Amino acid sequence: MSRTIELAEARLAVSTVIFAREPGVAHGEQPVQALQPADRSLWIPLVRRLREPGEGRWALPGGWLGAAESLEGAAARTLDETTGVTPRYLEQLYTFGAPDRSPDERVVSVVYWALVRPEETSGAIEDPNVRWFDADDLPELAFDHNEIVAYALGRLRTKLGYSQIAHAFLDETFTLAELREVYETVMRRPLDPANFRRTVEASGALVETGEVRTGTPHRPPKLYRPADPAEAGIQGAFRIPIAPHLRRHP
Amino acid sequence: MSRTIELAEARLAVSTVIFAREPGVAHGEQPVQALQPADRSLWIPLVRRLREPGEGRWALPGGWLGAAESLEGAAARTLDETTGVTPRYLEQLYTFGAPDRSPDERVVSVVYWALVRPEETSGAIEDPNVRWFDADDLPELAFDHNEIVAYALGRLRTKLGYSQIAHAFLDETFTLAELREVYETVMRRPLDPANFRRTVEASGALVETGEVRTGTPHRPPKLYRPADPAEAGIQGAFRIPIAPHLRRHP
DNA sequence: CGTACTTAGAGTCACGGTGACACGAAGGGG
DNA sequence: CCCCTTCGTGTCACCGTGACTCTAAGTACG
Repeated sequence: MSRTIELAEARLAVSTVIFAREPGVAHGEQPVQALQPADRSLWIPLVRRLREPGEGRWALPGGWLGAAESLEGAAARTLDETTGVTPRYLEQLYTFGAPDRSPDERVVSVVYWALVRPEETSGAIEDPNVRWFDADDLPELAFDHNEIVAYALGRLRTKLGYSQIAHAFLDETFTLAELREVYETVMRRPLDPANFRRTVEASGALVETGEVRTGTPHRPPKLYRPADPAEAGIQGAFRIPIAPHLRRHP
Repeated sequence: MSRTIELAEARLAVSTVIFAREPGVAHGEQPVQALQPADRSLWIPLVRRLREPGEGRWALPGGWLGAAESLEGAAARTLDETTGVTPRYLEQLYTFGAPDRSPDERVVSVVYWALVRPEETSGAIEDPNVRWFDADDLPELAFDHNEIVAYALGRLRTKLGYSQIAHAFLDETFTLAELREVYETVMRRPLDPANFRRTVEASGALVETGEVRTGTPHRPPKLYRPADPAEAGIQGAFRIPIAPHLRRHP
């Protein structure tokens, strides 16, 4: 039954798809003007490849796995080195290892995906070879990276419905309108503010801080905090869905 | 910003967690007597390690990645070589790569999970070093394989609720009682037959074959077939949940 | 040969979560 | 000071689900 198999001399790479609500310092078009809620979309930092294969193309930030580091550690290190971003949420996505996905040598890529808060993108590296793109409007990327981003987007949209990862896009405290805006951006459809409030309050995932946000031109909204601060970072399959209707997106 | 990193000299392994409704030829206790519905559980084939590290311990079937094969191909090949099973459903689960998970050298394992139909386990290898275990009653396995199985079980239970993977446990045609039994086994709780029928029929995932199963001591049940035969094998995150109440399990 | 027994399958009802919508509350800007 | 906006509460109808009842259609057994 046992045949002789020539073992693969594969190199192990780690890449990361990083999602943010706002682009970092540089993105494709002119500087960011005030974004209308309808314009909102997800932003992804990409790095330009400086050597073959795929020279000149945009690619996911990544690098080679170090001898003493974990896979997740390598993901955090390489995306910090290339983009200057430290994510609040980091989870393994999928491992891509088709024999022909890189021309010269066999490369197996363990891909992670990350969520960052707006303030965290401010530490982003300013470099013509790092640019932020609209996640739904990407150019043709190097290797199979377009498919990887599409897969990561699907995972993000699915996971939003049965976890608290939306908190990872926001600061320590936030208003319900800000949380709803995260859902609307990711799900790409408007949500009824009243129904959204009712559902989220019933889920018990948030607690009121007792404070309100002042300085708004309207009625000051209450500020909330995640009930379990560690919740946003919990991975794995053992999660309780918060509300079925937050899982449906067109 | 760039430090010098010693690259990992890691070997790439592929392992698979195989789930079946019935044990194959050999399992831990005495031969399988007639199982009562309440006794039903999921079965997993494991192989005994014949060398260090972990010699004597039971472990997931697997092997090294071949030079010319895909990751999924390597999973299919190695589990066929070690257990003689060809799965109907095969999907990547997670990649484990902690630096210390194998004592001597660095091993990164891409783990898959599989579902097989009862008839497919009949080709299983008869070997004292291959044994079928109750998925919820495993001994202490080699390496981190206990955690891997637990993770796979969680994924199976979750995915049952928003996909048609239950079909992968069954033959081409089946009765609603058989399909319900799959759900009851995986979810570990009884389901009301009438409500289950209503929900599944409304989902449109099944079509009647027009035939019935004869030879039963009772009223002959209708036979059904998956509406989309390829559906059972569809992976990825882009699935529509069939019914929220089939996602809840204690 | 008919009655009992078992499972298949259809039907009914009440509860609760959700979508759609109305309305009062609370602030700033003209 | 009125009007605009958003915040936040409340109401109602619909529908999926859980619990349950009832009929259909076979076999087993006396």
